[in-house]
Amino acid sequence: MARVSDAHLAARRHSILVAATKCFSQKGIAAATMAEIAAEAGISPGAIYRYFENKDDLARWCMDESAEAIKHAWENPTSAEMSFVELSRLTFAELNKPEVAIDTQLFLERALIFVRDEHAGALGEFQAEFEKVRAGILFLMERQFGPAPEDVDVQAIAEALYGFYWGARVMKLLMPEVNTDAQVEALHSLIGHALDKTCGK
Amino acid sequence: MARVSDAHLAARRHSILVAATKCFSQKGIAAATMAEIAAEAGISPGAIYRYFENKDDLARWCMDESAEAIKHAWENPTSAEMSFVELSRLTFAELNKPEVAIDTQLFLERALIFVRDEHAGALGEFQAEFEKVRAGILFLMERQFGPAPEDVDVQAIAEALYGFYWGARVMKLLMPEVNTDAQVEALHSLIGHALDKTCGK
Amino acid sequence: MARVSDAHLAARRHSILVAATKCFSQKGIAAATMAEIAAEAGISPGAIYRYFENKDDLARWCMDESAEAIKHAWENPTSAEMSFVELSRLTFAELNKPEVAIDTQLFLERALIFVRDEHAGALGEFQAEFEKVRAGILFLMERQFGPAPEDVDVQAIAEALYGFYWGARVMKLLMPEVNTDAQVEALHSLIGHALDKTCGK
Amino acid sequence: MARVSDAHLAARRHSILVAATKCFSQKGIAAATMAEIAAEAGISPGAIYRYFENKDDLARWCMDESAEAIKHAWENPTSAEMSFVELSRLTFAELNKPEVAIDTQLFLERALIFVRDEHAGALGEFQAEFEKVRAGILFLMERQFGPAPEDVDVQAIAEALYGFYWGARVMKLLMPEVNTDAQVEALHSLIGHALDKTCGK
DNA sequence: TATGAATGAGGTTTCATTCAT
DNA sequence: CATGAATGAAACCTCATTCAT
Repeated sequence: MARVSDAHLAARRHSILVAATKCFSQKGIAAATMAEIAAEAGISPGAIYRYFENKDDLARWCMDESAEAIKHAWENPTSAEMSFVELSRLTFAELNKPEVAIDTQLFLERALIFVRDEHAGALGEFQAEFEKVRAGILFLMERQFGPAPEDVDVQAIAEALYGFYWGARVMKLLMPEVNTDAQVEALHSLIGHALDKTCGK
Repeated sequence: MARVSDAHLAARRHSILVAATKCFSQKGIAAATMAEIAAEAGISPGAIYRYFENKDDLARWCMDESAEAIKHAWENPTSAEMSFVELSRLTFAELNKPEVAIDTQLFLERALIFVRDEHAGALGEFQAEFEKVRAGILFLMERQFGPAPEDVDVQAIAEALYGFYWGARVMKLLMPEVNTDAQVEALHSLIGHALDKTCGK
Repeated sequence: MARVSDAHLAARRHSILVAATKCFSQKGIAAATMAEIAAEAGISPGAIYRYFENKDDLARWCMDESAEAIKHAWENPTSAEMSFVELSRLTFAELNKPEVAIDTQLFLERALIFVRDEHAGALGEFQAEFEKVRAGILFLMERQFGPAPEDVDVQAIAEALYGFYWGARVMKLLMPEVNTDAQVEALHSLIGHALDKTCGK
Repeated sequence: MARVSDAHLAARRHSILVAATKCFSQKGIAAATMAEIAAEAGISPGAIYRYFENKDDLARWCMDESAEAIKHAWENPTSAEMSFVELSRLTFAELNKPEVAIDTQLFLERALIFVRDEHAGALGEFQAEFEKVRAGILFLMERQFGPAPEDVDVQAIAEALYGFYWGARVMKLLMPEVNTDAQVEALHSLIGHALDKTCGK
C-alpha cells in the first residue's frame, strides 16, 4: 500500500480527526479510547499513530480545531458590508446549529485543561482573541451608531457581549431549546436605546 | 454500636469531599486518583469507600456541591430588601473571589458529563434553575423599574443576563483579570436607559 | 491486607527479585514479560509496581545483585589467612557451581547495556572494581612470593588473572564441563615457576 | 526473469547486514527495530524481508558473522610461518581495534541466546572451536618450545590462554584503555620461564 | 472501622510483518 | 522488485476497588 498520494494521507488524517472529535465529544477525552476512535475511523488502532504522536496530541488537534472554528465564527467574511446588528445576529444564529455543541464541548475541555495546567500561552491566546473581538465589536458599534455618549461605557458593553456569547454557548449546550436569538435582539434593542441618536426624541 | 459519633463521620465525609474537590479541580475528575484524594484527605484509599459508593459517586457529590453553591449565588438571603441592581451587583461581585473558579470548573465538568449522557433529569434541573432565576430577575426588574414598555422584551433581557452570568464565569476562569463588574454596570446602565422612566426626559 | 510487617514487605520484594532474576536469565531481559515474572513470583502483575518503579528498575536491581555477587566472589572473608594460591583456587572453584551462570548472564546483559549507553558511571565502577582486584592480587602475590624479579611484570600478571577470570566465566557459561580449575592450577604453576625463589635452582 | 543482477542482490543483502549489525550493536538486538535498520540501510522495511526471513533470521546472520570473524582471528593466514608468541601477539593486537567491540557484543548476545535456549548445536560448535584453538595453541607451543616438561600441564595452559582471550575481549569492551598487550606479554614471559629450555640455565 | 497491599481489567503504545500499489 | 501504510497482537503500566488484618 506504498506510495499513497498526499491527498489520501491528508484525507485519512482528516477522517481520524473527525472520528476522534466524535468520540471525544460523546464520551469525553479521558473516557474515549483509541480503539473506539480507530473503529469509528474504520482503521486499526496502530494506524492512528502514523498520523498523531499519541492520544494527547490527537486530542489537542481536535480541541484546537474546535477553538479555531469558534474563532472563525466571529470573523465573518462578509462582515465588511454588514452592520453591527446584522453581524451579531448572524454570529449568534450559528449557535442554533446542533453541531456547534461539539465545538463548545471540546472548547470547554480545552479550557479546563489549560486552566488546570496554568498553561499561560494558551490562556494568553484566549485573551488575545478576546481583545480582538472586543475591538471588532467596538469598531462595528461606532460605525453603526457613531460616537457613544459620555455616560455609556461602550468598551464594557462590547466585553459583555462577548461574555454573553460564551454564556449563550453554554446555555445552548445544556438547553438546546433556549432562544438565544431573542436574547440577542433584546440586547440589540437595549444598545439601540442607549446609543441610537433617535432615542429620546 | 457506633463507636464513632455521627458528627465524626460527617466531618470525615466532609473532609473527603473537600479533598476530592481540590484534586478534581486541580487535575480533572478523570485524571485525579482515589489514592491522591485519600492522601489529600489524610486517610487511606479504602476508607473513602465507607463514605462514597465509588469514584463516580464521589465526583457526583463534589459536582453537585459546586452546582448548589452556584445556585445559591442567585438566592441571596438578603435579596428581599435589595433592588435588582444591588442584587445583580452582589451576585457578580462574588465572581471576583478566586475560589469560585473551582465551582466553575466542576460545574462545567458536570455539564459536559450530563450533555454526553443526555442525562435528561440533570438537564431538566438546570432548565428549572434557569427558569427560576429568570423569574426572579423579572420580578426584581419590575419591582425596581415598574412595568416595561411594550417594545422591550424584559423576559429576553432576564434570560440574557443569566446567560451573561455563565459567560462571565467562563471568562473569569480563563482570564481572572477581566473586569466583569464593569460589564455588569454597563448592562445595568443599558437596562436603565431602556426601562427607567426618567429616560427620555 | 493492611499494616503488613516490614519483614513481609522485604520478603515479598525479595521473592519478586528472585522470580525476575530467574525469568530474566531464562528468556533475556527484553523477552521476559512482567506477567511471567508475576506468575513466577505468585502475585499479580500490578503488585510488582508497588516494589519496583518499572521493568527497567526491576531489571537493574537484578543485574546489580548479580554484579554485587560477582564482586563478593573476590572478597573472600577468610582471605586474610589465605595465601594467594589458596584464595585464587577458592574463587575459581566457585565457578563450578551451576548457579553462577545466572550471575554471569545478568552481568553480561548489564555490561552490554552499559556499553550501548556509554554509561560512564557504570563503566567507571567496573574499572574501579578491576583496579581493586588487581591491587588485591598484587598484594597476595607479593605476600606469598616476595618481591618479584625485575623481568617479571607482576602488575600485568595480576591483570591477566582478572581477565582470565572473566574468560573463565564466559567459558563456563558456554561449556559447563570445561575444567577451569586445571587451568588455574596451570597458571599458578607458571607463576610459581617465575616468582618462586626455588625456581631456577 | 531476474531483472536485477545477482551481484546487486548480494550487495544489497550485504548492506542490510552492515546496517543491522550497526543497529544491533548500538541498541541491542531486542531494542533495534526493523524500521531503524531499514533506514540505516537506505531501503524500506518491507524490502528486508526479501533478503531475510524475519528479524530473528537477520539477527542470526549478523551474530554468525561476528562469531565467524572472531574465529578467523585465530586462523591467521600467515600462521604457518609464525612462532606461537608472534601469532599470539598478533591475535591479541587485533583487540585494540575499536571495531572489534561490535563483534564482541554480538557474540555475547549470541552466547546468551544459545545458553537460554540450551541450543546444543550452537554450544557444540563453540566447544569444537575451543578444541580446535586449543590444539592449535598446543601445536604452536610445542613447535616453538619443544616437548613440555612432565610437571607443566601444557593443555591447561592452552585452554587458559583461550579463556584469557575471552576475558580480554570482555575487558576491552568495558575498559577500552586496558592494556591487554602487556598482559599477553606477561603470560608469554611466564610460559617462556616454564617451557623455554634456556630457563634455569 | 481503618488500613493499604493486592488484584486484574483495561488502556495506551510499539513494532514485526504483510501486501496493495 | 520496492515501497511504506496498515495491521493487530502483545507488552507495559495504571488505578478503582476489594478485603484480610
